[in-house]
Amino acid sequence: MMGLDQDASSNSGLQLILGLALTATTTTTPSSPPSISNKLDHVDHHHHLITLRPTTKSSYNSSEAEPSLTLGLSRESYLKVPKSIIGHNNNKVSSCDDPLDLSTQTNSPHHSAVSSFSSGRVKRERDLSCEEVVDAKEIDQRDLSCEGIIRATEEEEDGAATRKKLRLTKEQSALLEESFKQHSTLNPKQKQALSKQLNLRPRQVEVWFQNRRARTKLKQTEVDCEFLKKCCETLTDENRRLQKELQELKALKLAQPLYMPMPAATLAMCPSCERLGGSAVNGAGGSPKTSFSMAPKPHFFNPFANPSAAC
DNA sequence: CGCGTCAACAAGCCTT
DNA sequence: AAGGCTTGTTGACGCG
Repeated sequence: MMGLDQDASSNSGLQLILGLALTATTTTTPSSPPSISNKLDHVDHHHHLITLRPTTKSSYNSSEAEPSLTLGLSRESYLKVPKSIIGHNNNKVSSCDDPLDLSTQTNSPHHSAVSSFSSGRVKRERDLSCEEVVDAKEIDQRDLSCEGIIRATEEEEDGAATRKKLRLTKEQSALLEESFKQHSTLNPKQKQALSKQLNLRPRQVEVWFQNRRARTKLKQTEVDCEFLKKCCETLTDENRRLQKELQELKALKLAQPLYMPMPAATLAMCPSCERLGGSAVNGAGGSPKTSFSMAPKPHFFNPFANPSAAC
């Protein structure tokens, strides 16, 4: 039999077939929030482990429920943020009466609440900052300047180069999601348009889409994994049941006189594929193979389009 | 662009 | 209530 004896083999089987199943078993939309029921409780990226267990907790949802944005910085955090970056488009900070408050330099009226702290220490951000700033300035007239970037760089030198993190507003997220639904990748024009619309730098939009794609894929993998686990369980049960049935048939066969025609009442019918079990009819006495193995019809849904291992 | 990873951050839980 | 710890989310980066 196609060994579904399984605990050992099923794992590797899952790994082997997951890729195929990804396209075949999709049940969620790419835009589903990560809080759906089959979510993984923990994905250990460092050890490439996925732990499956039910969970009710979802900080996604809870963050969705956030009033608006938590970008208000503590004084310490604020002080660590390169000034230019704060000035870039983190308008929430404007409520702060800290002397470092640069909000008066930055706000455009429609910037509601956020956002972009960029990594203070990250090379690319620094390297491209002036270029991108110019870009952004053209796009949305934000008050950005290379001067600010330079000041940021100076500030980084004193060691407080911690990566601060932007939180998108609900409006920004919604728009990005909407856009993602329409096309999961962006051409340069779309990227520009979106970044303009969102008051984000094109790079931020690009990164958001990259992350979104990756996480959608991960989510789908999780769902598929869950589905395959269920399939595996079902197959294991089925296999167990059929093995038992086979044993019973063998026992029955031994109890029957060798050439005596089997009364109809004693013919076992495979409950799944609804074929008569007729090893006695086939006459090959002692063969472990039953006629069930020739059944053409898989008796439960199989995502891999293979006939049931049991039949 | 995908992938792996880092790190900031929020929220929940627990202890004091 | 406050503070620490844990866990999940997500913006961002480097590499291939």
